[in-house]
Amino acid sequence: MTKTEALTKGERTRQAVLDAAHQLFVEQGFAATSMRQIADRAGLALGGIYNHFPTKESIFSEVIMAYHPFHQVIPLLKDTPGDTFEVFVRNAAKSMVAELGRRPDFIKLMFVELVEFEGKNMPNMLQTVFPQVLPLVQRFTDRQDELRGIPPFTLFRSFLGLFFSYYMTEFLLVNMPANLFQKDSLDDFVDIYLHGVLAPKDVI
Amino acid sequence: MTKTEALTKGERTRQAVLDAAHQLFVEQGFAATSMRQIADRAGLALGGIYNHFPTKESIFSEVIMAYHPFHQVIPLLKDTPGDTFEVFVRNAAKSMVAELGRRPDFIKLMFVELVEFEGKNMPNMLQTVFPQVLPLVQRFTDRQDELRGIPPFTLFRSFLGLFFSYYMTEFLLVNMPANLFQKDSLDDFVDIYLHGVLAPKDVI
DNA sequence: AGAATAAGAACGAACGTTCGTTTTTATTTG
DNA sequence: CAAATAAAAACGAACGTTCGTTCTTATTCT
Repeated sequence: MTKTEALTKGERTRQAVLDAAHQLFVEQGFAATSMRQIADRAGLALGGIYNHFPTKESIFSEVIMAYHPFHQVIPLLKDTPGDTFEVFVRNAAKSMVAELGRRPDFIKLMFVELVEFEGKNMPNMLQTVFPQVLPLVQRFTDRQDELRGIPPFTLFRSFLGLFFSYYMTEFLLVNMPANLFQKDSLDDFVDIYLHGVLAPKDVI
Repeated sequence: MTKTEALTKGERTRQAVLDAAHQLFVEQGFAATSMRQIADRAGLALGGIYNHFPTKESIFSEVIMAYHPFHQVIPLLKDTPGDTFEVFVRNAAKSMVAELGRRPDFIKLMFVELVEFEGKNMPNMLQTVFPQVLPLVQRFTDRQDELRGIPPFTLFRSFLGLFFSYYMTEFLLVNMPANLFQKDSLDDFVDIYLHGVLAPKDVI
């Protein structure tokens, strides 16, 4: 076994600490999670953690950077040359919602960071991710001839907002007493967005 | 001064504790806020708090119930009989975003609750508020002849989602390094929503 | 006077971190 | 290939501090 592919013991426990911390931060938030809880769940003694991380905060900042899923979401929003804008939106929306559903922890972590570290100079998830996401605006700039002249960044922003909120409401309202909201209304959301931005003649 | 309109000393300090706790919970979250901080900001000694509240959690549950602004947002989304759907949406969107901007604490508090009390049986903001908000679906049911046959609850959900996300992105992205996103794009959001849901002939 | 409220010391539990030490792993030497 | 050595990692007790809560005593109201 070569050195590069095999994880050393230290690397494995370090990863176990990150995994345990990630779970606990998602479940309880940062302040409510103790180093002893992290140690217990990682199968490690309390003191052992400090061989790998200097502080509790350093664990958090590493967790939010390692677990944010944008680098997985972004490639899903690629535009295929032959496709119409409609197909692009339909695929992108579906991919985005599915990926968010696959990683509900991400949203929780974003909120934990927002609640407990706003104002403090921590490595910020959104600040870090924003430059990565920005090129996606180009997808909307490229297709402006099919659209109704709304500024590309607004198109991008409303796209993300609409489908992020689609996922969030599904996430939040699923346990509600009145179960009014219908499943599979993603198509309706896509429908609204497309009619909202496409030039009249191109409406399907 | 009559008994009903004048606040007794006890009632005033009780309110001061709630105010202080509210501020601190918004700034730091629940777990990171200490009873001593609350006492200090309320201008009260630590022990004095316990003459008014039995536990720290009881303060939180009272805060989130007292400060959630739905009862103020909801009346703003009233439908005026003579208005077109377009006018209704335009006013409702503007009122909602403005009211959220007037009370950014509300969102912070919602996240605090979501992060630190999910799963625990606390008085839940959304659970409590949902029944109050539900009648608003009627606004969309009433206007279905003007619209494109999308289920009313989906209309409602996408409306709230789109304009909530408009506010949130403004809230989050305002300090971003690249200042790409243009101000005053609420009209564009309204435009997208209206084109998204109105029947073709009615599109302005 | 008497009830309500404020004050702040006191409590034990829990916090994040450090410590000296032991145990495990990796590297060097013979 | 072992034995010796160095380095890394694990341990759990202990540190000083802070936590939420309780208690006792003083003060303020009506």
